[in-house]
Amino acid sequence: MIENEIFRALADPTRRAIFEKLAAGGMNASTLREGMEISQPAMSQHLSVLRGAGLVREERQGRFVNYQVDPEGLALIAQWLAKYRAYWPARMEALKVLLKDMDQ
Amino acid sequence: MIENEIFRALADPTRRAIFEKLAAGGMNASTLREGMEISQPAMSQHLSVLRGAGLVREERQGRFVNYQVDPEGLALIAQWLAKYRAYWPARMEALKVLLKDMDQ
DNA sequence: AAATCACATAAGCGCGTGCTTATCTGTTTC
DNA sequence: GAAACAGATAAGCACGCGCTTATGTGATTT
Repeated sequence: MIENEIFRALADPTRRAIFEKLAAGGMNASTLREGMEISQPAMSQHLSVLRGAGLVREERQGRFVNYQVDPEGLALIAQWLAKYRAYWPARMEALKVLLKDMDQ
Repeated sequence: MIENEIFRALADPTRRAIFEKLAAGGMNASTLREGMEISQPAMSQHLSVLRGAGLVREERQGRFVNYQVDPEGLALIAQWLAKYRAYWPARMEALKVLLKDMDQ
């Protein structure tokens, strides 16, 4: 069950920070590491977890590996969230209609 | 940071199962336990974590405690998800507009 | 008020997780 | 092809998490 891997992946604050940084634009692991106090293996391991959860895609570019946000993971969270739309606050009420279309 | 507690809470499959069961309607801890192979203390601990994450509300009713889904937690997930709306798949494109209104 | 019930808390345990250092793989450059 | 570089993998370790059994707390019942 990939849903489990998604939530597990996002449960770690460092991993969410990495994901957020990637959301600003795709980049390789070294660039990603700049400004973050994290070792190279740790970054590699985190990216591996994010990738396994479908939250991140990787693409070899020479000796670099470019990482970018994978929409599939986000879509699965949206699907999960949609199951509980009956409990969403009133100000999100309008979303219900659209999500109804979404889950044919 | 409550965002961290939310994702941590949902990282456990048992806790997600409890949450999903509660989404069908509020109920007390004993009723919630029916059909689930889980000890009474384990259920109590899980509910405590879900409560701390703002995903569940509790309400004393005599010697029972009624639990129900707390919309606040779901709203925070929606907010988190909204940050990455630029990466949502095309079929969810329409959501972007609505969410833009939401996050002023 | 004693017994029972619903639930919370305490304490301890095994296992998974995230980190580290060390090493390996694959690519580029000279 | 040797050196340098980007990144992955291995192995080990400390800590947190979810579970258990035992006990505590608060409400109800008789």
